[in-house]
Amino acid sequence: MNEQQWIKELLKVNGEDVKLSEKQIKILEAAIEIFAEKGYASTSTSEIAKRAGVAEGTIFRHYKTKKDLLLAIVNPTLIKSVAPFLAKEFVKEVFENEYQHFEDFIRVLLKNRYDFVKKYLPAIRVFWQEIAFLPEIKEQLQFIFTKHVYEKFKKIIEHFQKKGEIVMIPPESAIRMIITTIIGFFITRFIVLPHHNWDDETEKAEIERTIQFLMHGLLKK
Amino acid sequence: MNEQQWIKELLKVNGEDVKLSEKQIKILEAAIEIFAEKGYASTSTSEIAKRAGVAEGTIFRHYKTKKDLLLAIVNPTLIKSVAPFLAKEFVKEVFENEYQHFEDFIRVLLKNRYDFVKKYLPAIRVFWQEIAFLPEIKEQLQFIFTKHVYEKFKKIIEHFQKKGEIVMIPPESAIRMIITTIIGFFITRFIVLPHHNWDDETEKAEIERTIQFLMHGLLKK
Amino acid sequence: MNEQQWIKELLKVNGEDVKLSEKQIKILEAAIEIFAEKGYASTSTSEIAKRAGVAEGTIFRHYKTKKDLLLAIVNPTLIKSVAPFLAKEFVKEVFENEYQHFEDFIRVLLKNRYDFVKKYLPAIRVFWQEIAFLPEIKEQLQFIFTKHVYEKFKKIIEHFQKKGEIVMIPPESAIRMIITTIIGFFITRFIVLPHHNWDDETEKAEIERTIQFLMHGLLKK
Amino acid sequence: MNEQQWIKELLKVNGEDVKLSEKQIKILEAAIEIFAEKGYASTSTSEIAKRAGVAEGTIFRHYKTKKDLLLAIVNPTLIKSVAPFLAKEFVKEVFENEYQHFEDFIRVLLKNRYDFVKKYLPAIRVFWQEIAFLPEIKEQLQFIFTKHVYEKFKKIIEHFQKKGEIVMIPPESAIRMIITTIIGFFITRFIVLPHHNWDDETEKAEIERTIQFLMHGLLKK
DNA sequence: CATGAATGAGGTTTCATTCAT
DNA sequence: TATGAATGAAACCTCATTCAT
Repeated sequence: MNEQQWIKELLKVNGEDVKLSEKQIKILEAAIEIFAEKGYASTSTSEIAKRAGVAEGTIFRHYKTKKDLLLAIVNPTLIKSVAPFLAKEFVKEVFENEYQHFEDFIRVLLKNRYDFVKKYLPAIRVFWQEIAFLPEIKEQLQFIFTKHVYEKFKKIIEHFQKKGEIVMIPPESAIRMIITTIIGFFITRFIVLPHHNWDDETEKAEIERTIQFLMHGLLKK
Repeated sequence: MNEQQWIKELLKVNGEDVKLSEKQIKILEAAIEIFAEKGYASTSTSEIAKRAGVAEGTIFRHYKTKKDLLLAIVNPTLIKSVAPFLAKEFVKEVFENEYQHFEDFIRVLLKNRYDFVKKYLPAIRVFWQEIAFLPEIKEQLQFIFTKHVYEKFKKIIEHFQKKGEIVMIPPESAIRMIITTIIGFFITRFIVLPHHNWDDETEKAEIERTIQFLMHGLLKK
Repeated sequence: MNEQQWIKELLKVNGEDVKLSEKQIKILEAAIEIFAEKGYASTSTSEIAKRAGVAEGTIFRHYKTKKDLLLAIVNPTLIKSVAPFLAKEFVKEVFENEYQHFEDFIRVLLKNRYDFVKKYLPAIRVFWQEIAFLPEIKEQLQFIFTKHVYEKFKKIIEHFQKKGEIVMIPPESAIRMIITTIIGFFITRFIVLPHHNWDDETEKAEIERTIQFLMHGLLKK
Repeated sequence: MNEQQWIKELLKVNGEDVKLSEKQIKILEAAIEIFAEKGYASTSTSEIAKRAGVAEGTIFRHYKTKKDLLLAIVNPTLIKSVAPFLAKEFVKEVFENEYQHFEDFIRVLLKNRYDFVKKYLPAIRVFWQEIAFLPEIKEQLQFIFTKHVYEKFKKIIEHFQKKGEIVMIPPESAIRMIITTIIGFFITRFIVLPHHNWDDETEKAEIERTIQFLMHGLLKK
């Protein structure tokens, strides 16, 4: 039951708990696991039912279709993926006190998203594997990105460009490099080489290197 | 017929033409298209046959199973993806004359892989979408990467570290950052924002910025 | 509640009220409605429960199976359909005083069955739609028809044939023509053209024409 | 094979043969049989496949859905049901030479529709059982009836009313009585009492009585 | 070589019915 | 008594693969 805690938290909307029966959690858990392993289209509902320990009909009592089950995983993951940028006070916090230097901001952002990825990894795998085939979700992601993430990110970039901390390139280029570098690290860390010897030391060092790479790459010369 | 030229080239082994009947090319073309759109598992052989303008049976005359058809796309793409590193003379060329500075190397590498991605984009999409569910191919990729790409890349990195051009971090970290940055650019360019206004000017500028980002990120300070 | 009165009356046995809980009536009401619309086999118990505003389990508390629910509608409808002929005094009434002429009998019969059809239309629809697939009920109907309706009807026909009012054809033929003509009118009136402009005037006229048609059709020439 | 001839004829469009594979005919044959017995909704495709001696998948190769299979039966039956009235020369034939008296017309009509019902009885059963649940077909029937049958029938009625052969009632009433009487006979003959002793003699006599009933019922007094 | 009808295993989904609350 | 979550059998339908032509 304890291991399923993360699923409940993933599904939380606006910090409010969503009611999930025991069986519903087992279904989600099984679905995320198998979707991540073999992909949505190659996973049969009977397999999900078996792994979840419920009757196949029970899945359809909770999720009208197999696709609805996928969306029940993918939608919250989308929201939580860009969560920091959805907070109203986010930009203000960056400017007002908390982040004297651009590096502070990057460091906190990376740490925060790192924790997120580590916690929800299986759901995130499903999300990125399936998004290519979910045009509605892709559009929603684009919308949220453009409206919330990009706008706020841009302000922050411009702020530190004016402060003379980072190089004068188009903000969208800087944003791309930051995101690319961070996600690149996560993919290496969790997908490509998850079994590599990632002890605390090694990991901290690699994170530090990644931050230094980013900082120097963007530094005002 | 001319448009199908790239498929013939993708399938070339060691520079030798592979014999492909008219129908076979049409099948590959259709399969790549639809696999890229909807994913391998969600594509039916009847749909491929229809788009290719052949009978369903004809597909199975050329490829014993549906999976064989996928592998006929994925395997050559794997080889071509890491092709530069497979050439015997590659490292020698880097050291001996051609690349005086690390930047030259990066610049040529990026240009070369850019041309590759642009030419074979649909097949590459299929490759990256499906590799997660193809353990044999994944292993093969890891094997080739470790044996050919990583080894040679490492030598090059160490060479320029010794020359004092790039920072003294573990070569695998440097390699990761380079690959991550390059692939990140390609994904943005061809997958995330393919419809963005990528005229020659814009593109050159963004490529230049990416190279500068990489160079400064890795420069010896 | 008032609208459900007709259901209570339909279910009355020998003039005695049957005990029906509030929920039971709602279930019957919903079932009749939906069975009439889409047919028994295409109606799900969950849909009935929803329309009745009760839980699915509640249906099965009152009716052991879905078929029992159908029979609870169909059986009383069967009895009420042939009710006049089941009354013991029926033939006597026809002979002794009330109906001097055959036309009087027909007129009263038609009026009486017209009121019946108008009152119980939805249940009657269900009855006629499903009887083809309910062999037990079909047999029961045949039994009742042969034993009660046909026997009594025959006596009446022969009575008026002897009186010289109607043509000397086999009574079963006459009975068929009468029933066919009456039911034909009802089907036109209530099923085929229910939305036709059936004001009192039009309706009375059409009924009169139907009676005249029947009378002249059967008249002794 | 010979017994299936009638199915091919039922499906003929404008007198042209429709191509039907051996298996397709077996499927239609089985479907009509079982639909007639238990109704469309209570019939499973697996049962049809079994009775037809084909794999279940074969049904869906020929008919995209179970409903399409139903429509492949119901649509031709609709057309053939009103076929005589769809012939262009029909009204002309009635007026010009062939039918001196209204009785001749009725006699030919009844004979013609009798042959039709006898030949296609199972398909007709399916048609009338299911039409209540097929709004599109119901509308089409109404359209064809209004546009072709009713219009032509009306002209004929008015013609014989002017000739003084039949009573001056609204044509639609006369049409209703004729159709009702004829269909009523068919239902008795083929559905209600199909096992009654219908030897040639009996049948001819009953047909004659039905015609006399109709004629006297509508005769100008 | 190419075809496409046929197959049947297996996929998703529905639904009457049960039963713990 | 009423509920509604859970069941699992069976429904409709898809699809990779085979094979006679």
